[in-house]
Amino acid sequence: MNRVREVKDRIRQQVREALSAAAAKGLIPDTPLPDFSVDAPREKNHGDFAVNAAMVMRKQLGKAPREIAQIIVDHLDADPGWLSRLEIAGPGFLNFHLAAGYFQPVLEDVLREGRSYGSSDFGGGRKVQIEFVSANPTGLLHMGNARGAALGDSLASVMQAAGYAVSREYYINDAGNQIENFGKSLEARYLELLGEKVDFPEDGYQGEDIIDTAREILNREGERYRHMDSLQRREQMVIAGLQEKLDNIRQSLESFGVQYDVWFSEQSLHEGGKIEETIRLMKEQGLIYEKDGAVWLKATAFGDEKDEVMLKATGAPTYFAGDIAYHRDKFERGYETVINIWGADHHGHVARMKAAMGSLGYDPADLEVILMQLVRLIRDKEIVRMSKRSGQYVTLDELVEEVGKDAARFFFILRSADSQMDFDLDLAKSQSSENPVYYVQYAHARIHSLLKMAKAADGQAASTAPAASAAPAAEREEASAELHWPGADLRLLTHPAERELIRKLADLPEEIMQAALDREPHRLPRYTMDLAVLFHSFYTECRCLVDEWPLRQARLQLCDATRIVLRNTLELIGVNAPERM
RNA sequence: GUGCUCAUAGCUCAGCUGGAUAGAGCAACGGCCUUCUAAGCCGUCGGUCCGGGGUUCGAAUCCCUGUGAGCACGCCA
Repeated sequence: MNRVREVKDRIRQQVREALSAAAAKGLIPDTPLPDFSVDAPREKNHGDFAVNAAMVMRKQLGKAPREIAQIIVDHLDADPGWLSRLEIAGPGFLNFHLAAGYFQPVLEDVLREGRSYGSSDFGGGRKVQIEFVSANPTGLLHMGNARGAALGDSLASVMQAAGYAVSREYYINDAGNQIENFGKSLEARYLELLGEKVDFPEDGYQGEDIIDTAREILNREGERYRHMDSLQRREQMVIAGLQEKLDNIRQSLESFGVQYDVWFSEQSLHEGGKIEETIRLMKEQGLIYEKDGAVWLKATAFGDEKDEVMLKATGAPTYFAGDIAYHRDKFERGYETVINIWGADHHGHVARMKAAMGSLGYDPADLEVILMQLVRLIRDKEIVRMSKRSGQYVTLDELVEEVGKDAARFFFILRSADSQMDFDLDLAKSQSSENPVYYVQYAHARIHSLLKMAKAADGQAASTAPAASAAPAAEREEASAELHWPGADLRLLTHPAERELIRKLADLPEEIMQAALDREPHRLPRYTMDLAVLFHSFYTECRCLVDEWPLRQARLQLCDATRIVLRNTLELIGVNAPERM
């Protein structure tokens, strides 16, 4: 149930009808009219919804906006049941003031729908794949990956809630030069641990984590690699090392609240002949040629500055070739919308990749790339250049340990993807207690404690508590639904703080739809903050446990609905909704 | 040099694809706990929306231009 959308549609419909009624009378020309907006204005005095139709149609109708507005008002079927007042204001806005208790039934919706309140079938089950993080498995996850993880995961949740069929995917770069380096580095560290004197490869990975991985392999498998032929040793150690690394990555992400549906190996594309197949298809389009012993893609044909190498002179495919094959494979697997979350340093690839998909016969618009600005690490007021080679970075694990999963996720998701951010771990630690996430969580805990107290006073606790502790949360909520605040009279919720809170609760389905549509999960933490503000204010202004039974029950129902909405929203951003703090 | 992204309160950031008097959190200042969690509430202070043009009923939002910042321009990934 989405009452906000419902009333917006109703208003839109009525304005359209008024216009055609006026046109039928010859008051205005009978021409096609532009679309207009029905929005909730910032300013409270401007009513619940404002319509800008009169201003937008000024040109087509050849009349002053306020005159058009008057004609609309004169022909509007203003059903006094849901509308309390309608006025023309400012340059020609139509301000609709709804009847006082219009949104009160929202509280019933929330309690009835529970966990699914806010969800919709807006996306129509469209198959969407979101690929995010996809960090090289040769290192640890750093701050930038953490941001991508938080963003991608909550976007996936939001789109799921909005009715899309979403799959979360991690692309494992387990092929190419870096894997060679990984093998060399691993081999060197392994032999070092065995006390052999080795020259560490020049372009090897310096990070401590490689030593850990080598040690892990040594502990588990002993010296079996020691006397192998180097080539064979590297090959086998890479397999063991990748396994080890991926397990760590998977674990780090899980502790950050992220779980993937698919882990996709780049190597599998190579082995399955997918890259050759893709190159062949592009060749059929006349987009492939040979020069200097390499195979090139005529990227200039779709507006690129220069052509790109697909197969090196050595015969090995480039990363780009693999990536085209990978994205083609995504569409081949039946995804209708493919979303990538990439660091801003990859922006140069966006146009190319979309064009490549276009040349393979897919709609470039179905491939969406969300560019996430990079996270810069600050230490002692200095920008630290993060690099895998130097091992200079704060890891996801450190972040979770020092700042906490909830604060970190909230912090990242709060900001839109295109804002660049500096991250000072010390500052983040010292500020974590001021993170707005606690403000929101506190609202949830406060409600929980209040409801518990109310139920205890009713003597309900005695009958429901033993079962409640055993039953899963979802069932417990279902079971208590029948006991929801009998005798409540929602019409008593007339205090401004109550009305504003109810109005905000009514917004959730729209918020989720909009966040999904715009691919902007950052709307949700902001929504929870707005909601928490209104709740805390209501809590201070209106005492819930009052003697008048109908009012008390109505307020408790409002609290309960707020609790559900807070929890549902926090769940979408992967933040815990604690019962006490 | 060319291209992409960005510039809003002291700080970190929103601003619903052009709406009415530009918002929030933090910081600062002043009040509020014998009653449902003070991790809270109420109030005050704080703005040349980077500068300059343009488009129109109307611009933080769209276009041009200047300035400043980040990033990308490999037979790396």
